Amino acid sequence: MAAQAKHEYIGQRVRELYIDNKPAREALPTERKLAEEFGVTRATVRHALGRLETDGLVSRIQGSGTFTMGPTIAKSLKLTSFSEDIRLRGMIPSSTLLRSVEIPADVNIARNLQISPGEPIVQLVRLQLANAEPMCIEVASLRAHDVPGLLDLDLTGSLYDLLGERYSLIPFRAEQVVTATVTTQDESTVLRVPPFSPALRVTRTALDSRSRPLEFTTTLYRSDRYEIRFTVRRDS
Amino acid sequence: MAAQAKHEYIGQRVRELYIDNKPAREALPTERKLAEEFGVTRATVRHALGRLETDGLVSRIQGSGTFTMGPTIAKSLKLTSFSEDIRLRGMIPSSTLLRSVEIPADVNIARNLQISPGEPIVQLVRLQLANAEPMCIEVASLRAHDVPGLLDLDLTGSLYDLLGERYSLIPFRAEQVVTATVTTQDESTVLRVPPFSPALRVTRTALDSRSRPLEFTTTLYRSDRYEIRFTVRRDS
DNA sequence: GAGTGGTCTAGACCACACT
DNA sequence: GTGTGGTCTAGACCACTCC
Repeated sequence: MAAQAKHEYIGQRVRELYIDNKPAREALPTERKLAEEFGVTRATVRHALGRLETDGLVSRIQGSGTFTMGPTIAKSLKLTSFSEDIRLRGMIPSSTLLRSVEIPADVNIARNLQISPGEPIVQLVRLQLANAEPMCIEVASLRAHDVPGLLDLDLTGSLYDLLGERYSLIPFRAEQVVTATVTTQDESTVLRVPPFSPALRVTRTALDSRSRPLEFTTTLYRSDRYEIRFTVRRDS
Repeated sequence: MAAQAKHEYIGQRVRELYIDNKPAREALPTERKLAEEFGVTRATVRHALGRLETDGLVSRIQGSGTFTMGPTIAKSLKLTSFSEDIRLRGMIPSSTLLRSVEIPADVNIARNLQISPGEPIVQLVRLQLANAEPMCIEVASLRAHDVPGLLDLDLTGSLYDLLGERYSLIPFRAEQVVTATVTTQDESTVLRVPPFSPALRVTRTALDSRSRPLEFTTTLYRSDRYEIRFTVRRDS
């Protein structure tokens, strides 16, 4: 089991050998050399390099070569939980459960979860912290039928881990919307910022590989501590 | 000339024939059928479908088939100019030049353009409109040596078109940072919003294919009219 | 079991960069 | 010209889904 595809293995090894801890603009071995080194065809090497390219780790220039991008601050966007996100930023995540209830879905949540208004949902409101400092308030809503017994579990860790391990719900992609807002009095108190501070509001609908909505989350980030970084490309 | 790769052509045709104006979850022909239909090998079809998949137009499920995603609101992020962005949102872009000057670079701009502080830059401040309504204030800075004579041109259109056509400067990727803020008095007047309204601040460093910085831009968006939408994926 | 997408091989030729 | 990445062919087998 867990047989790893060659292109995945090659991607990891190339990363270890030629990318990690290297300065930017360093040339990698040519595709033909890598193919020989790993005993595969060039197509397989290209598959691996293609992945590294879309991940923003290398840049390929026709006629010239493949080059490291250096420790770019901004990776391309991935679907991550708060815990993973914060760890990637080099901080320690933790969490306080502010509320956990089963309630009927309102119109907005029902639309995003593709259920009927009034159907039962489980809603978790958590204060997420990074290095023990408040970072954001997260309101997560899930179909109650998808997650029986969720409210009895420890909800201060990674929600995605829980969904995968206990309910076999694996998020595959998510649609996100980012807007700017200011905090209310209540939100300010919880986040420990002055009232009406600027904040980023991110709403996310997480879907499984069949495009079925698993989770609808609204997150309110302190804008003095959190920013969204990403790389955009012209073609790719 | 302008010879088009087969996989590009196939991607376009497949889109026209099987994706555009179709509901979500419609099955496409199998890869083998498409290969036959277009007279190419399966590898070429897969190349085309892979592109459509990362563009968020189709979803591929092993053992099952390839399916339309339907008219997803949020495409994955692309590097676009304001004009392109607004047109994609179905509105008509226009622009007012508020200021255009050649000045010495301050520390922040110099760092982002990878030049020394004090070196000459050209700076354009533009009010960007969508359907004749103010949408954002854009402050673009470029190395003065890269764009001789830029200040004498018509600067109300697409800056990227101008850079490409007149100076052969082609942005390839950009690093973007999104934060939340509130508008100042001056900004509020120009954007025609109440003072201290929430706003999205997007800073962008555009780079060419060799990772040389071409442009550093700070854009302040009205948050009542503008939101950032995108899709994130777990793997890909 | 039949059919789908996923991986991989072993070649070939093309487009482009560098010298 | 030489060497690079980009495209493409013609096959094969594997992993998975669905009936």
